[in-house]
Amino acid sequence: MNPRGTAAAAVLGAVLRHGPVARTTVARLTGLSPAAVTRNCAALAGLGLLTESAGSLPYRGVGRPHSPVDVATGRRHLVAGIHIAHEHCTLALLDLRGRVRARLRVPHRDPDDHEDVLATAADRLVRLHAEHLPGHVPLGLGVAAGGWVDTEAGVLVEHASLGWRDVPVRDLLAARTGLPVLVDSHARALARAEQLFGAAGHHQSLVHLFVGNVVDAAIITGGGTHRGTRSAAGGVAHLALGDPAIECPCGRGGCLEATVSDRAWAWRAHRAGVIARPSIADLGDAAAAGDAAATALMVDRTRIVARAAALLFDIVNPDVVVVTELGVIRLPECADALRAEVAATSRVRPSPSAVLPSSFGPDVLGVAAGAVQLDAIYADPLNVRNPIRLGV
Amino acid sequence: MNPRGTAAAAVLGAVLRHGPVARTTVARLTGLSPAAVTRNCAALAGLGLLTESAGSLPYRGVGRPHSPVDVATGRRHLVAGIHIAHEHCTLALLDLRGRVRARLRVPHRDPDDHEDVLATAADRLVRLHAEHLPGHVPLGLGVAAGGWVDTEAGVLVEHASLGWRDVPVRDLLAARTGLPVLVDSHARALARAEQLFGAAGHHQSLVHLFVGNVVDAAIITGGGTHRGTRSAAGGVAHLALGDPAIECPCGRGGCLEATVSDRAWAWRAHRAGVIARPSIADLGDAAAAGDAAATALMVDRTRIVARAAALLFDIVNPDVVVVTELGVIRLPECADALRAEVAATSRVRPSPSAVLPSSFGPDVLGVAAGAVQLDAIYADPLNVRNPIRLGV
DNA sequence: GACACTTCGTTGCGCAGGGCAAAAAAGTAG
DNA sequence: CTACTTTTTTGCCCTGCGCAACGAAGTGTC
Repeated sequence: MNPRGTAAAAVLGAVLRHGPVARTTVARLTGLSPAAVTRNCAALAGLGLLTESAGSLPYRGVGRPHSPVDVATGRRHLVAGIHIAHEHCTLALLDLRGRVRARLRVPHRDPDDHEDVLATAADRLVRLHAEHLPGHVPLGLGVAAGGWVDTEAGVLVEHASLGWRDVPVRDLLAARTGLPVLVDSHARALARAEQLFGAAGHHQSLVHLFVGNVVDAAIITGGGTHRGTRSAAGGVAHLALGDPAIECPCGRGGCLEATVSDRAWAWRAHRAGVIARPSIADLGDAAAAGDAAATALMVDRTRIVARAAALLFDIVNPDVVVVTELGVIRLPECADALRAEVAATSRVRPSPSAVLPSSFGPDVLGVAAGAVQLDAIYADPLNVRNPIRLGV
Repeated sequence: MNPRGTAAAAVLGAVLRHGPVARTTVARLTGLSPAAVTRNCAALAGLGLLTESAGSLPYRGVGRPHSPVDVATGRRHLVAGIHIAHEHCTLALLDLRGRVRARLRVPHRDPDDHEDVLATAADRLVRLHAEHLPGHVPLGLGVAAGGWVDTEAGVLVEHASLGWRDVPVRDLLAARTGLPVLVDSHARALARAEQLFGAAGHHQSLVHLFVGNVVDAAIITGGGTHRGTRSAAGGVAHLALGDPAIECPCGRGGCLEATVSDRAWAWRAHRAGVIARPSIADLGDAAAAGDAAATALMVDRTRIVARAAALLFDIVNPDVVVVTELGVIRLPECADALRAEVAATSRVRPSPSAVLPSSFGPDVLGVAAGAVQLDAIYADPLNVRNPIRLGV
């Protein structure tokens, strides 16, 4: 309802992207007047989101020195994240720059009992906060989950591998933590994390292509996450890019997910005798260790993934496509193959630098979940409400 | 630079979509206060874009009657459109509701000489205006062209079938007509026309899929046309949805355009002995006349087109997909096949009403071209400058 | 050391535009 | 004619930005 705060969002976003930075520079970056920057900085500092950065910038020899501002990290505020996966929840507490300050992995006791899973996650999150960062105030909680998420309602509509349906994640977690909760899909959360804190940070539009046990994409354009009418945008799982002989539960053949998902590809490698167990991690390890057959298989998979990336380039034409896939992240051969295949397949011939592997390490999941909430904070920073105590 | 006028745009957009309408209704539709609506209506009326509609609305028996406002058509203002096709330019003069008030088709004298083509079009447009609607003031000129258009620069970067490259369409036409000129691609212009004036008018996001001698798509989300980094978004021409044995100039096989373009499909029908000449119009006529073989061929084509539509549903997840393709528009069998195939192929299972055939008749091209300019007017109506005399 | 100079940041003022509330307008019902 | 309802307008205030003047914090020069 209230479209205010857009100038403040521009200021905070510029400060996030350009580190400690002088106010005049922010004015140039945002197109705002220096006066507006000063006022917005004061407002944001009042909320504890910005600080006068002590570390001085290189002095340019003449004129008044900068008194740079920076995103307030490590001071007062935190954001919590819960990532719901097949076998466990990943909890994380992040500072405003998306850096992990505390983490915890909580296996599901009973994966079928969603109330127990969520209640346990909430309780452990409260304890994590109390034990590690009691002096910091959490501003909100972001939740990322695979499957189909209705962001507006905060409901996990369908999670295939967990078998959950219509779980009111937001309300359940909000009641247990007392925090504002935002829920989004795994892929969109990852895309947001990449845009806010990752290598794609300076780009306006990006597409994130995730390949794991599921295959999903997310589209960000002009600063906004594109969810689509039914929160279903980015459905690339069933593109017919693979061998038509490979059957898919959806009833057709050659679907991307049925072909290149971690599970499917691990089984293929296992059947080919390349690895002893059907585990994609084993295949990646073997390839990293120099096994030629394993490497070839990983590159084969990347080539198929690349076709999906190329298709997204042609249809959406974003600045960059970020790919999260084991081989692309771990193996230089795969990263090279990805760029080469995209360049060869896409009609818009994106530059090599427009194809990026994911830039996060093992903490991806927690960062992505927290990014769901951080995104909202950066989109409308003046609406950050008085911090509520965690665990109420 | 000036982000004002957004409220005025909301008001004018609501009035456009909801016909003659009371100010209080507009307030409800836009979320603005009645006071703001009144003030914006006054401003828009001052510019000649709105009028107090004489035609009264059904009176509800109590209270002050509505004094409805409506988009000012047939009064003062016009918008011109020039559509540049392979063999001719289509000129049109539209009122603010996108209705064609005058039209003209101008064949190219020398298709290679882009200056001559554009100069001729501009001159004929000036004459068309002088002869038919001299009392009306043109607010601007919209240009639609196939191929790759850089909207920002107003340059036709590449038009394959005409062989033009880097033609500064905007500047050439602006110099000849004295009007503000906006240029966009054929597909995006059509999409805009559908959203502004067509059956998809009430939807926030839509995808337009065009199948003619070229195949192209355009994406509109949240009120904005999505152009992509290089103005290349919507490239579906080379999706591998057809028979891989069909070669494409791009070097690969089975590309959508190589398979289902008017030319390609007409040749297929011709080779199959269904029609005497390789003309898609003949095939359509035959099907409309009841020829079973022709109908089957048209439906076959629609099925392939439907796969592209389904793919766009899954990736972009718009409210509606509008399809402009001869069979879908002319033959009920094709329209049915389209809906059925999309429902069967898309993962989001869009409702039948989310798949629409194009809603314009033979004047599509002129309407689309004008819509490029009308879109800009509706996006920022207060920026409509003092009308310039056409032909200066 | 006083002063000029440069650049950064802040403050006062004006203005645009929206919301709220009161008032005016335009009809019906009795 | 009066009461009532609903639409539309008007007056007032508030937010938030830009502009321009001013204050601040350094260096360089004489």
